[in-house]
Amino acid sequence: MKEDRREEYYHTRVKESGPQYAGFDLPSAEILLSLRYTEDVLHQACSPILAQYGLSKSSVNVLMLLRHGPAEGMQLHDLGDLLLVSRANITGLIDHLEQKEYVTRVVDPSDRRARFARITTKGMELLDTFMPLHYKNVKSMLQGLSESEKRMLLSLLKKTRESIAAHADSLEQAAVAEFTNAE
Amino acid sequence: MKEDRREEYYHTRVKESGPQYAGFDLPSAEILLSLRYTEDVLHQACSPILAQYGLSKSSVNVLMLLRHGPAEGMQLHDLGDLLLVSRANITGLIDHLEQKEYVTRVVDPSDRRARFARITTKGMELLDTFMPLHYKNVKSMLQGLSESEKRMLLSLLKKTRESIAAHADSLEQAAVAEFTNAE
DNA sequence: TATTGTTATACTCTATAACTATA
DNA sequence: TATAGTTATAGAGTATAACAATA
Repeated sequence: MKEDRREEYYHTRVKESGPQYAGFDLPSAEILLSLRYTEDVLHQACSPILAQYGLSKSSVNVLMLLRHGPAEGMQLHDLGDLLLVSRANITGLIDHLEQKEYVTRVVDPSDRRARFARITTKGMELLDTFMPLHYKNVKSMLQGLSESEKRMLLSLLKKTRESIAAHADSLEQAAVAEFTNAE
Repeated sequence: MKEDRREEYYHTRVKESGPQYAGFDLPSAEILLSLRYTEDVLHQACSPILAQYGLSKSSVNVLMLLRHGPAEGMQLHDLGDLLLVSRANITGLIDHLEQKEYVTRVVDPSDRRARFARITTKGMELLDTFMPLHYKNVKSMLQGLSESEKRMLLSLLKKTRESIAAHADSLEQAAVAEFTNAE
C-alpha cells in the first residue's frame, strides 16, 4: 500500500493556515478532517474485498437490511430512509442487485403503488460467504484499540452525531450571491 | 431535515444479526458503522453550503492545499498523493477548478513532464468568503462536545487509523472464486 | 392531492488501461 | 525504463425534475 503522508501533513497545514480565517476553531476543524480521513482509511482497507465480491458499501448495507429485517421484505422508500438515499437512487441500487439475482421485487398486495424488495437465497449465500470474512477483517483492523477505548470512541461518536443533529438547522448560509451557483 | 431513524435501527440490527456470522465482534462492527454514519451526518450537514458555492469536498481540499502550500504551486501527482486520488482523476479535478478560474496550470521549467497547479486570486477570494462560514459552521455543529472530549475523540481516531494501517496488509482475501468478480 | 416508484439527466468520484512527452 | 500527465471509458453515488400508477 502506498505510503500515506496525510497524517502529519494535514495536521500541520490546518494548524498553520486555519487561524487566518474568521470563525476558525482548531479542535473542531481537526475533528472534521480526522473523521473524514479515518473513514477514508477504513474504506481503503475494506474496498479490495468488497471489489472481489463485486459489492459496494451500499449494496452490502441493503442486503443486510433485507436479510435481517421483516420476512416479507422492505419497501423501497423505507430502504431509502435508512440509507438516506432518494427514491430515485434506491431504484438503481435495487436494479443492480436484482440483475445479480441477490434481490427480487414483489408488489405489495395491500398497496399496489409499493414494492417490496426481498433478498433471495443466492443473496443470503453471498452474505454467508462474505460477512464472516468482512467481520473478521474489521475485528483485525481495530485490534489496536482496547475494549474500553472502543466503548469510549463509540460514545464520543454518538455524542458528535447528537451535537450535529442539534445544531445543523441553525447553520449559516451564504450571505452574498457573488459566488453562489458559480459554474 | 428528514428524521433520521438510523441511530436506533442499526444498533439493534447489528446486535441481533451479527452474532450469527463467524468472526463477528460487536464493538468493532459498531465502530465501523458508527464512523461511516457520523461522517455521513457531517457531510449532510455541510453539503448545502458546499453546493451553494459549487464546491465539492475534494475541490475545497485542493484549494486549501494550494493556498497554504508552496508558493510555486504543487505538482498534480503530489496533490494526488495527499488526497489519495489517482493521477487520472486529479486531472479532472484540476480541469474543473481551472475552468472556474480558481486554479491555473504552469509547466515546471525544471522538469517539463510536470505541471504545477497554482491557486488564482479568484480562488483565494473564494476561500476568503467560504472558509470563515465553513469553519464557523463546523464549530457550531460540534459545540456539544467539551474541549476534553474533542481531544479524546481526536486521539482515539488517530489510534484507530494507526491500528488500521498496522493490520491492513494482513487481511483475509476471498478464498473461494465462486462469487468473486461476480457480475 | 399526496405518495410510491420509475425514467431521464447530469455531475462527482473512483478505477483502469492506453497513450504522450519527457527524464 | 520509469515518471508526469492526459485521454477514454465505465461503474458507483448523488441530486433534481417529470411522469405513471395508485391511494
